Amino acid sequence: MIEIHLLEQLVAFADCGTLSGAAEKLHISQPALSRSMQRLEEELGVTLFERQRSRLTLNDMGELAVRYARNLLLQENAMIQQIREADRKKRTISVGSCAPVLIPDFVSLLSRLFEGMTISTELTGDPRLPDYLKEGRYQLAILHKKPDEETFYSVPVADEKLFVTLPPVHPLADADGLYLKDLDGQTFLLYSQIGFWDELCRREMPSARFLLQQDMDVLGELVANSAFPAFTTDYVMERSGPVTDRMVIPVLDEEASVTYYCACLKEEKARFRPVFEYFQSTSGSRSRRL
Amino acid sequence: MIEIHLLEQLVAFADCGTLSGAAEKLHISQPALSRSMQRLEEELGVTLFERQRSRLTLNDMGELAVRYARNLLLQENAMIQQIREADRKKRTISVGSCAPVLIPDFVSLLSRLFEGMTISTELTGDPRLPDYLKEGRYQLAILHKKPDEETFYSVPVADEKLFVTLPPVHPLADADGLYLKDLDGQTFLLYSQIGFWDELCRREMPSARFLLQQDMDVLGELVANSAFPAFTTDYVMERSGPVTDRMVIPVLDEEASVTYYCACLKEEKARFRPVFEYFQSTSGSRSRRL
DNA sequence: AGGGTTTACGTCGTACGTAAGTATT
DNA sequence: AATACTTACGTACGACGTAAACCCT
Repeated sequence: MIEIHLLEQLVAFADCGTLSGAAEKLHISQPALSRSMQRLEEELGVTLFERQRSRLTLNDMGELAVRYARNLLLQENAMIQQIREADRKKRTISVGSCAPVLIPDFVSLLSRLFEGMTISTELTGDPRLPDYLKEGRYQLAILHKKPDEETFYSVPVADEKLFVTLPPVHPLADADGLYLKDLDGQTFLLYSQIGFWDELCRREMPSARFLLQQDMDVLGELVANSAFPAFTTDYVMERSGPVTDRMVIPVLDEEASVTYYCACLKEEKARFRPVFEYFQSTSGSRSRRL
Repeated sequence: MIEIHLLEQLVAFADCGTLSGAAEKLHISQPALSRSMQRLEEELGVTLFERQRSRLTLNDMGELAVRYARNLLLQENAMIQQIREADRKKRTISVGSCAPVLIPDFVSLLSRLFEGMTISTELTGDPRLPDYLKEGRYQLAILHKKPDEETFYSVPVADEKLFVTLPPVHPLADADGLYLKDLDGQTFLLYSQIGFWDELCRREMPSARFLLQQDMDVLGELVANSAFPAFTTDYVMERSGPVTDRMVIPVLDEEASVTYYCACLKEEKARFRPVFEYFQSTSGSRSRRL
């Protein structure tokens, strides 16, 4: 049996070409390295070096051994990295969400239910989210449509309804309800991280222009101090308070009212049972709010 | 960096299922193994075991680590074996010969010229001997035909001429010379290790029968005390003395007179120069005898 | 109670560094 | 003289074994 550190030292020598240099790189004394190489030869039962009294060089077997050693060290490192990575993955729950609003509460729920786990969330408007869930990139997903029941297990977790907010002076400010296409061509203030809503807006209002803002608070201020139309949802208003100085008009498009589902692979249903139980126990009572 | 012996211990535990069992197998104490496994976890930064106070079992990461460790141990062993094998090969000269008679003298010549080397010889009647030489199975070959000059370097080393020996009462005993086909259908005493001659005999005398004998001395006695035709060569007679009480008749087939060549791959010509020089210096003078 | 694991402690081996020796440039 | 490797020697860290405590079946 040959220990890894001997191979590491051999490779260091191969890289430096001299014992003293390699010893320095390895932070050991040069005689120690000299003895290590002797021991390596002894354990292999093979001479690896040409000894010219004052110069040590690898012979053919030495070169061969170095190639093998390099490979083995790479393998060893790969092993360590992959075990660590697998361990890290094992203790993090990765969540993909199509909508931003649910994320904070969902994370706090998961943290409570899976103590010690790292919760990693990703917001995406990508309609392939179910595919990613299937591929293992996420263990849980928040979707705005009920996914394929053959593959996934899912429960509804919340409803959300889209509203447009207009300054009172806006020509459409008196409407009881609006379709998105009625608003096409205008310029909107829009939160930049809106997940799947993005796709809906751009599809129904291809000529509209969007002023994107990353910071929710800043966006609120802009909305308060400008005449641009903007969006909000019942969910948002319930948590952040009503919008002031604006008319809040329901969006009538069918897709503007969504039910969010929490989904996982069927095989993982048992693992995430506490999550689903939580939503089943609260469903109806608070109209599916987290 | 994780040392090999830790991985070996991990695998031993995986095989035994219990620390005490594995410790016994490894010839170390059980507490030592316990500490080793703790250190392994520490160095990986990952827990590998479920600890139920009185029972230690691998968890998922442990199983994964075991798989990687098994692989790495196999690789390490392969490395050691292959380095040793390469070293052994490096210090042995492997010779393939189509004829038995030259082998002893050739071995003694090589031993003299390449001190410290192991000489390994193999007698074969296989006509693919040049291919084997090309593939590296042999470094030198004794052939009965000059091989392809594109690939091989070769020099003639000896001549050999086939004779048939017949008891004086044999109907053909008075011939000055015979073709093999004249002898077809008879039963011969034959040395079993005759390399390429075998092929010639069976081709030219498809109906002949051969009584094979492995031991040269025993064969000689049988020849002396029976009436079966047998073969000899000038080379053999020169070294073992003439055959008594028998008529020694030249075989006239063209293939019954051969010149042996010593060959190596062109690239190896320099390495074996002393061998070729020896034959070039003695050629002619002693009619190419070793 | 017995088998299995971990913790504690004392010992021995071994791998290291320092120092000296030898050879090469 | 300087550089590079080996040999010699003393030391110190670490891995081991023994002993004991702990825990579960």
